[in-house]
Amino acid sequence: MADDEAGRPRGAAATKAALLGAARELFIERGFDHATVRDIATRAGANQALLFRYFGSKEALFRAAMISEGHQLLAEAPPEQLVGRMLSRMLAPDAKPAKDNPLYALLRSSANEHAAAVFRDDLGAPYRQALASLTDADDATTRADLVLAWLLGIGLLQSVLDMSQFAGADTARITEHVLRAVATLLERVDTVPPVD
Amino acid sequence: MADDEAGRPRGAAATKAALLGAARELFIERGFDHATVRDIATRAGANQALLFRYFGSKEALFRAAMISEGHQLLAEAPPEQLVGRMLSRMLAPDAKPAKDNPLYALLRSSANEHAAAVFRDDLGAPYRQALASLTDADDATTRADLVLAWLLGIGLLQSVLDMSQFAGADTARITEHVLRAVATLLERVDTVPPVD
DNA sequence: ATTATCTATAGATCTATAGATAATGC
DNA sequence: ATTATCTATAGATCTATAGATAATGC
Repeated sequence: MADDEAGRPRGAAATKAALLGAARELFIERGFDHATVRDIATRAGANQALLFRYFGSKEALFRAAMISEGHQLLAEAPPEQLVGRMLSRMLAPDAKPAKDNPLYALLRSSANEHAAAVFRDDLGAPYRQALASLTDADDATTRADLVLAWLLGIGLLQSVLDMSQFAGADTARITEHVLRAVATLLERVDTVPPVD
Repeated sequence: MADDEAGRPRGAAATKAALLGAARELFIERGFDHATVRDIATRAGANQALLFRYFGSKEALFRAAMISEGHQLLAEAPPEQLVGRMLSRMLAPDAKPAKDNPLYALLRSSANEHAAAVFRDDLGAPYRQALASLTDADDATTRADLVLAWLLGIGLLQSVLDMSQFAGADTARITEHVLRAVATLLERVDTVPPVD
C-alpha cells in the first residue's frame, strides 16, 4: 500500500508538503495559538509526530509555512499595482481568496512574539520596500508604513473582526477611496485596480 | 489585619476593582489568550478563586475590563478631534500611554472569537458612529470604517509588531499625513491635533 | 452568622519525545 | 538496512470548582 486512507502518497517530501499546506490553512483560519499541531497533522493526513521530525517545532513550521507563500503577490505584479491587488484580494465577495492570504495568519497571531517576528522580519520588510519605491519623498519609509498599516487595518475589520457591513456591496467604492488617498500619499500608484 | 501584604484593602468592592485593573493591564500587554487568570489575580494581589467568584469566567472578566475604560476617549473630546487624539495617544514617544489603551488588547486578541465580539459589538460601534457623524456623504459608514481601519493598522505596526522605525522622530509628520488624508475622506476633521 | 478569602485539585488541553513497528530499496 | 510512520506518554500548562478557613459585623 503506497497511499494512506486519504490517498496521499507516502514519502518524506509528500508528507512535508502536506504538512506545510495544512499548516498554512489552519494558521490562516485560527492564528498561531489556536491552530494545534494535532489538527494540522490530521488535516494533512499525517501522524503528529512527523511534524516534529520534519520541522522540529511548531514555531519552525509556522515560519516555513508563512515564508513559502508570503511573497506571492510581490512577485506577480509591479509595485504600482500592489495596493490595488491586495485590496481586490481582501475584499473579494467570495471569501475563498481570503483563505489563501497569509496576511490573516499575521492578524490572528499578533499576540505571539515569534509569529510577530516572522512577519516583521521575513514578510513585512519586502512589502515596505516595494511600497517605499513608489515615492521620491524623503520620508518614503514612513509613507510606505502608513499604507501598509491601512491595508492591515482593512484586513482586520474585514475578516478577523468580521464587520461584514464593510464587506457589503460597494467594493469598488472602498477601493476607489483607498487608492485615491494612497495616490496622494505616494506618487506612482495605479488608481484603477488591474483586472485579475 | 485589614490589608493584605501588598496593602490593598480587604473587601469585595476593592478586590473587584483590583482584579479589573490588573486584568485590563495584562489583557493589553499580552492579549486574551496569553494573560492567565492566575497572573491577573497575582498582579491584583488577590486569590485566583475570587476572580471566578466575582466575575464568573475569564471571558466575562475580559468584557468587564474592556468596557469600563473603552469609551474614555469618546467621552472626553468632540468627534472632530477623535482621530488626532487617538494618533497622539498611540504615537506618544513615552510608551506609557499605550499601556492604557484598550485598543492594544483588541489587536492582541483578534484570534479569539469572544474577544473579537466584545470589540465589534461593545467598542467598535460607538467609534464608528462618531466617525460617521463627521461626513454627510451617502457612504458615511464605509468612510468611517476606512478611518477606523487605518487607526487599527497604525496601532498594529506601532506597538504589536513593534516596527519601531515607524515610531521614530517624526510623530508630527505621521499625524500630518494621516489627518490630511482623513480630512479628504471625511469632511469635518481638525487637521491640527489638540494639545492635550 | 455572614461574607471574604484560601487550599487543593479535577479535568481538559497541548507540545514534544522515546521507542516500537511497518514499508521500502538494495 | 534504511527510512517513514505510528503508539504511548511525559511534563507542563490553564480554567474552573468544591470545600475549608479566616475575618468581619451584629
